Amino acid sequence: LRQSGVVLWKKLAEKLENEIGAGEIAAGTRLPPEPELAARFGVNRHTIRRAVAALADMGLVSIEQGRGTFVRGTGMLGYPIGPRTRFTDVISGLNQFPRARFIRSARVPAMGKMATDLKLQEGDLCLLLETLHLADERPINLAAHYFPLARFEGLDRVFQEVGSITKALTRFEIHDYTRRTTRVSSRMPLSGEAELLQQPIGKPVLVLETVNVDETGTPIEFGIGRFASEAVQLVFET
Amino acid sequence: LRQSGVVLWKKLAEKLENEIGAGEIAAGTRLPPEPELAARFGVNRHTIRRAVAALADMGLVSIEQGRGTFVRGTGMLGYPIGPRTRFTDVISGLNQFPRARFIRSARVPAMGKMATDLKLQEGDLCLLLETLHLADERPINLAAHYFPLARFEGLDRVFQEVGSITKALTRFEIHDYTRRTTRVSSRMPLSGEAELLQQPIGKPVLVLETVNVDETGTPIEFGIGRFASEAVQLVFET
DNA sequence: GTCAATTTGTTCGTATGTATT
DNA sequence: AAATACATACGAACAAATTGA
Repeated sequence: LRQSGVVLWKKLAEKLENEIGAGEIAAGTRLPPEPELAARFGVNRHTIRRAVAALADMGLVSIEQGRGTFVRGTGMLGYPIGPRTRFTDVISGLNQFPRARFIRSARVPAMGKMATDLKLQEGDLCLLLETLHLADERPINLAAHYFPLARFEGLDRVFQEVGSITKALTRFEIHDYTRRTTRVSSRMPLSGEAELLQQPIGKPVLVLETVNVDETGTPIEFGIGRFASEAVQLVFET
Repeated sequence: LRQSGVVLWKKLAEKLENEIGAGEIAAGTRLPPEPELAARFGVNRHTIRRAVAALADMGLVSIEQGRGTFVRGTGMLGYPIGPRTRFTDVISGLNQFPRARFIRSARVPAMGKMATDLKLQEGDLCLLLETLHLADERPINLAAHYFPLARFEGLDRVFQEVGSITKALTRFEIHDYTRRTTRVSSRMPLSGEAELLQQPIGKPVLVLETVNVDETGTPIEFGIGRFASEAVQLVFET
């Protein structure tokens, strides 16, 4: 007996979907058994089953015969973001093996936010260094680093020798640097990004714009990092 | 003359795409004119046009006759995240009108991260308050707030009176609170979320898990906020 | 307000590589 | 294997829109 215009099981599915989205049923936990849900909503068990099947289709839950229905755990890597976090340390701390792969480098004129954040004039030359950071050979972060060329000429070659941004920077007398601002947004991946991050094109990427400064507070790097949203959850502690 | 297996204009499109994704051509700036690009890549103008048209199709650039081709500016609202940021203050500071709409409330057992972060036993009751926060009537944040029920019984009704979480909390003798941790991830919106946030289902949402503590450091709220990725860019200052 | 310069849009024509019949 | 159709790429010329002197 469909009272309103919408099919009953779809209404139930949306209700459950909302509860999962709001975390009311936390990730990793089991849904109440079907008879219980049926009683709670005052519908037949078949109707609940149809609704839950829809959730399973969209990958929100996984149904296991005899065990129950479980809200899909995200299984994301908690990636701490702080003034002094270094990729290498983060990954090592999680007992995984960090590696940074060289993608490309170029000399480009500063423009837009990049120029502003690096305190350069539009048109001043920058060194662009694009790298892919992996944990246990799993791509985590596709990063574009911009350095003022006047100060860091040749840093791309040094990076290819030592395989680490931090190490390469020590050759330029930068022994410590801190992250000043971090801007976070999200969008769908471009095809090249999805490929390098080994990510389905249907899942979004987290985009981080960061500014690193040296001990004197002078900006030394502007970075645009793209993180696979499936792989990481950024953690800010304050 | 297709040398390799891939079509020429697609290779050019991907090259331009990468440059835009890496911020090498910053958002809001103009692409070089077609003849210039054609010369740079050593191809005919038609070929460049086909590549740029592909970028326009995917919404990466907008082409304007007589003016040029422009990298789509994001036009996102910079949303500062700090230990003391309040939605109302942020939006007011941007000269927009903040409003919080009541969506629903419920009593739910604590579970998973929520229980851990609130330092509750699994099964202890929480008050769930789901709200939609708008700036100039534009939906920004769909938030699920969890409060320990023992301490905040009736807060949902107070919220519906005063229209603000912060104000409602003062009735419970909470005159100051700070954000302890913020976890950021991203995923595609559920149908209900897309509707409330007035967002296309093809664009992702930023998901923020937050923990707020009172002056004594006791957790008072666990929140799951879903932000329209088109509308906001989160800004962390350190 | 007009004109010239710049930039994208459109339409010819020609040649060639790829796939189908 | 040959004929046909289709997509790709290049070249040239002109039209339409925008901007700034």
